[in-house]
Amino acid sequence: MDLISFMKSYVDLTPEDEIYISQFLKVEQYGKGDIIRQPNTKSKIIHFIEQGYARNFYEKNGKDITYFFLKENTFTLPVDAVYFNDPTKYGLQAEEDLQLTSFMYSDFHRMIERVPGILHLYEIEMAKFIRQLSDKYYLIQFQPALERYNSMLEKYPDILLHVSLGHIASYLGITQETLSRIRTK
Amino acid sequence: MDLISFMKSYVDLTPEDEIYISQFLKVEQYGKGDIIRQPNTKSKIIHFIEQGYARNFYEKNGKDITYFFLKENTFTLPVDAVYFNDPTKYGLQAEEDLQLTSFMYSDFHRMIERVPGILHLYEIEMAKFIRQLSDKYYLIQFQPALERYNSMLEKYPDILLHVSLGHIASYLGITQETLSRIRTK
DNA sequence: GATATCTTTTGACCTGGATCAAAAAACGCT
DNA sequence: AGCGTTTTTTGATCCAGGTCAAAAGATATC
Repeated sequence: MDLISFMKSYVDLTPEDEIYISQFLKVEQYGKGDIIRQPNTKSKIIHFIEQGYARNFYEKNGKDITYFFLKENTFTLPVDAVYFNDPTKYGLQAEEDLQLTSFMYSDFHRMIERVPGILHLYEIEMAKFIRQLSDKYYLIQFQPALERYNSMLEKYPDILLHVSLGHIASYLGITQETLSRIRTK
Repeated sequence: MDLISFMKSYVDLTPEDEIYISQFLKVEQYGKGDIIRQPNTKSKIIHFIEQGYARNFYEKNGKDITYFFLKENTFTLPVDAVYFNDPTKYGLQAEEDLQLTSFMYSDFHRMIERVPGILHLYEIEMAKFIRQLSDKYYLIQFQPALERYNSMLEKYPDILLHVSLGHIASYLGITQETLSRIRTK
């Protein structure tokens, strides 16, 4: 779904609103494995994923670790950079061929000034993100590896179809080898 | 700091605005250990902590686990209940004598209608929360126990002064015994 | 200020999952 | 189809931190 249609499922937009908003948006295509945003940058760009899966990742002791998976119809932005002007440690990478709409956070606030309802949409999207982050946290705080994997199977079975097992392992806070052993059961 | 003063540090409020907002607010006092919200409820109340420290907690296999610490001048609300009408697993408890201001999420939106700037304040508070949650997540995804504790010492030394070690251990995703052993170094 | 309760520390033991290494399988690419 | 690259599996070893149990220290209560 494109961003304008997504917005229209929450708030009414006049044709003029659409034109106004569109001027700030840039539709982009990426291929599997492409880096959309490098880690440790201060980019203040918001991405809306229209098609395909992506992930946030960071590097720790030379290891690539997945922080979050992003599916279609979700927003992603580097909170550290946008709100606190600090570099984010999280990069953004396409897990498969990807189409997304990008826009500056500052322009986003112009859209909100014109169509205040968008801020409410944004509030709900932030709430969704917090919820997912909380669930994720709950998962790794005290659950053994098997339960982490089962819980993921149950909650996000779609992700398994779009990303490699190595990425899932680090997302779950376990090694690839452990994940492999768990899966043979 | 009381909530009205806190708001005024972000947005301008006329005396009439203050009166309007105040009608929705309830100031409450709690003693150390008091449960402010039980786990598994659908409460849609937002709390603003004016004085003292609190924590979110949940129960897992008969064990009490700390999910988050809350300090003065922060908001806390059960995201699952407020935004998705699901019960939250997280309860809210006073770590020490506490003063807080409570209000309904629905009334909060009335305040925003009257003073739209409050939504921007709220946006920033949500961003702060996401950031803390991300940091927390980073901490436990692959860090060994010692680094978790050191990182906490560095980032939130104040919390150590207000809560018991058992609560800190579960917050860090380790056992009390391990924390104790780490600290003797 | 003695007793009950809660919190923290110490000790002994054990296990889940990490690490290192290498084989096997899957996936491009020309 | 065949060859290089990446991903996944399998095997052997090891250790950080969990578990259980009990002592020692704090705190609160009458």
